[in-house]
Amino acid sequence: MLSAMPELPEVETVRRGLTMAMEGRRFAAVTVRRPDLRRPFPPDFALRLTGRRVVEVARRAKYLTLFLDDGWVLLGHLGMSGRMLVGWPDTAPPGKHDHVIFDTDDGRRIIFQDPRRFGLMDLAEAASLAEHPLLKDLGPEPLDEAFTPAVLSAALAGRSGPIKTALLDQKLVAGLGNIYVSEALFRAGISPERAAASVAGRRARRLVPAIKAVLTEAIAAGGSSLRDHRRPDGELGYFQHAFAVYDREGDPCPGCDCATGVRRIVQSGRSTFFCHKRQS
DNA sequence: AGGGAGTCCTGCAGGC
DNA sequence: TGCCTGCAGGACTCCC
Repeated sequence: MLSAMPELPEVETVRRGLTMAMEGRRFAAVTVRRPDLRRPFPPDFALRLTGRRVVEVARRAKYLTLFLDDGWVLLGHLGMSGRMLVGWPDTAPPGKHDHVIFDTDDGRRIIFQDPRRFGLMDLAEAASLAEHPLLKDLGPEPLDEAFTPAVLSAALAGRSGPIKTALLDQKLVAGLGNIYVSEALFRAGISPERAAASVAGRRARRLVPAIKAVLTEAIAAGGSSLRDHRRPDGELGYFQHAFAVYDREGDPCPGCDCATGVRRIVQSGRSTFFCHKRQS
């Protein structure tokens, strides 16, 4: 069983969990145990957070944005193995991948754990958050009403590469990753190898709702399993989700009775899963 | 400018 | 049993 990587639905699920644990709370203590993540923490990171109140826990694409009471924002990315563990302090020694420990003023402890250290945390001014280097080039939120078939096909015009690769580009639409791209293309009946620019008109009108549905259903699945995470040692943000094609090479296609079943190919060094008959 | 390859990092699966 | 290799992923940098 493959655990879900943090794409938009997983980050959204983490956001909802952190809202319950952190919103309205002050940081009583912040400890950085390992500063060398994907990019260095800003100077005095822990000091600047200590005593601050979390006004709102929000999200932009795969980034968590914690708005603080001093006009600054704690920006976080889970990379591909990042987790937020919500619980209470205990006597167990910290794990080797527990990189940041947040203690709130009501006694909770939130641990940012990231074995592969592809995640990051930064501080940004709320007033200019959209201009932050990590956020300024991000495309539209896929679940936003502004993300329409017309917007998507306009962004795809002139792209000669395959649609699969284009959808992974966060400048085009922000929040999809390798798993949900395969799932959305399967649902839309569009081949991952199709030229990106040819996804327009009818195909774009199928793809956009497929993206929204796949993400919405995954969020709903994460949100419902979140209720099981009330335990003190509960881990936020991951859920078992049955994918239609992802990591199912050789399985029967869930949408037709073709002989080949789910196929796996590699595009730009990344696995793609699809049904050759159902998707064109 | 678009697109591809290489890079970071660790855990895990598979082969022998 | 244990070692060794390869693979997984997000997103940046460095080419062409």
